[in-house]
Amino acid sequence: MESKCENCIVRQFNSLRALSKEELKKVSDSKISKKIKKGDSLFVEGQKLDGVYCVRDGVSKLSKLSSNGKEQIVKLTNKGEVMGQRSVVAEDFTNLSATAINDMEVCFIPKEIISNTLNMNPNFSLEVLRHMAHDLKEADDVIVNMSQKTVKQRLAEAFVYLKKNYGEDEDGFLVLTLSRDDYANIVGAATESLIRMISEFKKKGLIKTLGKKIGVLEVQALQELADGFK
Amino acid sequence: MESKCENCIVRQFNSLRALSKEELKKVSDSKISKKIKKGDSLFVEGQKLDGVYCVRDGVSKLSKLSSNGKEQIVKLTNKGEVMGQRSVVAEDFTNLSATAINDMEVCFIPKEIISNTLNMNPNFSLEVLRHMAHDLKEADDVIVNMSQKTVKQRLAEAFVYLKKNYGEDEDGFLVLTLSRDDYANIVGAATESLIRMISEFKKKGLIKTLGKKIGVLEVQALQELADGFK
DNA sequence: AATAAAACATGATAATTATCAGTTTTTACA
DNA sequence: TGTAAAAACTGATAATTATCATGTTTTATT
Repeated sequence: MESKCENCIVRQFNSLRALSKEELKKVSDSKISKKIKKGDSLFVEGQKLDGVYCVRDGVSKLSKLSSNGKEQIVKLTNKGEVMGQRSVVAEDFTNLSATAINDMEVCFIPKEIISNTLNMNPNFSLEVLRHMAHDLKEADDVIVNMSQKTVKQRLAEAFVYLKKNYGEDEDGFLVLTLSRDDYANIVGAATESLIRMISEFKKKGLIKTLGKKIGVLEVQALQELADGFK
Repeated sequence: MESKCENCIVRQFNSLRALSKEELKKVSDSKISKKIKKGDSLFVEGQKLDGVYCVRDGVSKLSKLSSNGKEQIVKLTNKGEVMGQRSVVAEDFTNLSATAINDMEVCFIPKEIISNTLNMNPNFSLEVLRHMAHDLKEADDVIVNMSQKTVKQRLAEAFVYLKKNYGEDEDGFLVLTLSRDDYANIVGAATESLIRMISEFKKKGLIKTLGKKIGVLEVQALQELADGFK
């Protein structure tokens, strides 16, 4: 059942591609495959991580609780991403919780392997560094969006993002189905406000809905809305 | 006039401390000291950076313009920080502008030196990685604050932060003097709203003002306000 | 020292968003 | 398959924040 990292396509999309054959073998021998069910969490804010998670399949949300008890989703992870790197690198508690949005398959890689490789292989360090640089840039963008865009604009942006990054099924519905609550926590708004906005978008013909599922009808218009050219 | 990196105290606080003697010498020989006057910018969003800036003295703001033309300050830099690392590491355009808040002394270090050292010295990569991990964590916190706290809470937090990180003078005023506009751009609010809030804090005895200068009187109360225990 | 420009400040009002209360629909599972 | 729980939704209202208009103070410059 346990397949080898050497044959794993997912590796190509993350920092593990910088590993040598021997290093990869070590990772492969020590990794533990796990299945995470939708709704279960991989790790929780404030926890000390013993390693990182390489995502083979499924999507998760990285979120943080604010002091008032509301959840804020900081990032959605894609297939191929490595989670928990920040925490392992900084030898720090996780600042985020990771929860599966749909069923996931992940490989747990013990932190010793990661830190050893970081110390020995400059290429690997550089790869990790590049990925973190990318995440940091995205985080900066989120900050600006949060502070300067309206809920409406942020929601429009979210729809465009979800369509672009996770695609749609044959009926034109977003492949990644999120709860209204999750949408609210991505966009940073009260759930009721968000639901109202979805109704509004629907009324305007920008999106269509079928139960939880949402289909993006007018990407262009949504993009313009997000950019403030309403 | 040009002093040597080997004797620079500032180095201890950033990733350059991981450099060997020879590497440090190379940096020292190729670096260019610059004085940046208050209000001038070190670099601008979208620019390609030819190197990084090591801050010997002074404070700068890292900011980003949103599509509606408003500025959002993402981070204030401290003495000792290295700026532009993200961009150089990712071989990317800067996503942020850096503007001096007071007069600054910085050393420009060409990117070739940085990338060479990154490739050769795993310790240096690791140090940079740790710093970036720290920045990423802070960015996540800012996202949560932006989306879940009120302007009032964020302003209270800003005052506590500024007192803690930059200190106060003998009369109890914050050493770092920001314009009301800058405060608004940190907190993510309209300048008028922010000014009103400052008046309110003053009326409640939480802070005192003298022209542009602001003194924090009740750290505890401000902290509680920021945390939502109003 | 005079003056223009920039920064600071306040009031009135409008827009955005949250909160509370309640209903309907969907989902999970005994 | 029936039923309880969870999620989705709607309305009324309140709180927060932005915008516009305008006046005052401070700062920089000649």
